[in-house]
Amino acid sequence: MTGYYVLVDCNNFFVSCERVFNPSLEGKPVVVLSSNDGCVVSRSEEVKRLGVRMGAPYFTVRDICLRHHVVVYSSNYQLYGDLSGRVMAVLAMRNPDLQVYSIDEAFLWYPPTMTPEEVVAESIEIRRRVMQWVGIPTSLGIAPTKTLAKVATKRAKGSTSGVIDITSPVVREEILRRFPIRDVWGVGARCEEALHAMGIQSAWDLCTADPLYIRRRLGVSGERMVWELQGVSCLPLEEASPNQSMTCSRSFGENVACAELLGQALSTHVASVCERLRRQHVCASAMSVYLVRIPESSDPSDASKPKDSIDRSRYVETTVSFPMPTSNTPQAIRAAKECLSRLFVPGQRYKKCGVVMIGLMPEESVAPDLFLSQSDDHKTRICHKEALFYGATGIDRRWKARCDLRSPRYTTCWNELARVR
DNA sequence: TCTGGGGTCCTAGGACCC
DNA sequence: TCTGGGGTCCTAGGACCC
Repeated sequence: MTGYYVLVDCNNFFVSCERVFNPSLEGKPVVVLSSNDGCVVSRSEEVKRLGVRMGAPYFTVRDICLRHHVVVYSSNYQLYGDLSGRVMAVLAMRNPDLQVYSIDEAFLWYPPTMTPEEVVAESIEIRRRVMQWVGIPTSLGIAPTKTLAKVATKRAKGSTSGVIDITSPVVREEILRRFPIRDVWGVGARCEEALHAMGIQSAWDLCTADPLYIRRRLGVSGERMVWELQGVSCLPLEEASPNQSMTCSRSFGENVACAELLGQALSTHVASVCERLRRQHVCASAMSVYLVRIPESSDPSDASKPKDSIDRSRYVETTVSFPMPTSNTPQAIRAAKECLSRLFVPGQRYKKCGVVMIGLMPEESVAPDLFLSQSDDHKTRICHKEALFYGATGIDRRWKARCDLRSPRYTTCWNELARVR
């Protein structure tokens, strides 16, 4: 598909959300932590300049944060999700050819009948409106492919206008030559290593490599990167597609060795994921339940492991199929407890648990009479999170994650609304 | 002492079939 | 007694993304 891809990327999104409701944070160093206050997931420019890395475990940067009076927040996903929806609504109003790519990014597509100047003008207008109507600063990159739009957006960060157009091949070469290979969309740690071994250091090196050679070394995703960098679009705008799986998992605030508490945590995760299933009008055919044991005290291999690799030796999992695809909370809780009894080892301590709903299908494709005959279904529908929760999810909640530093849920919680004095 | 959570896609290998 | 080649489907694991 020829034409223009425009990537709209919210700057330091979570930090910017906090600033919308607390303007005094403007110009101050701010970070937002992941759930359980584990690591840094969003940093203001001031914090980036202090050398605090994305994803750094909080305890490793706490000192520097204290020293520089960094304002620290726990994650407030309800707030971020709500503001994300507002940003996307502004974009959709401007251009219905949009793909929401993540909580803080969306691709827009414009037809080749437009001139680059027109697309730039439109991008500047979009940026202005998102700022004025939602209060979130953005960066926009314009290019003939999604991968190049990613490059452009990265360059747009920190530029004065916030909009960069790299449709011209001359401008593009100039930028790609100075663009590290690791920053190309789709190049992770392993891929970077392989590319370096081939003598490829910059995005330009990859752009000018032989696609077939790259395919043999890196598979189809590698080949696609080459074409995309050359300006040949291989990744079209995607329709919003229903999820293939849905999961809910949390690390515990403190380690758990008690089957009952594990059951409560799992029940809470099941209730939450079932609510999401129903909201999206889908049912799950099966469910996986897993527990993660705490690491042994002396495990030297730890540091060398890539972050995303799952250590199977600490991870136990079991799967159940439902007789009929379902989104019914009580039924899923019963199944989860059954799974737990299979997995649980007395005396073993655990640090995390989770559920994964798989084989998702639309509600209407599940035989409707059977669906309605589920006696608990009505109860399920009136169950509102926090107002009325399942007994199985427990009262004491000792397993709950830490989030001591969370800001108020200004937009989604009645008793946490912003007050004007 | 303390290192998140929720996803997708691709590939290799095994089981099975003809 | 001998033991091909090609296809499909499924799954686990790896890699990557934000």
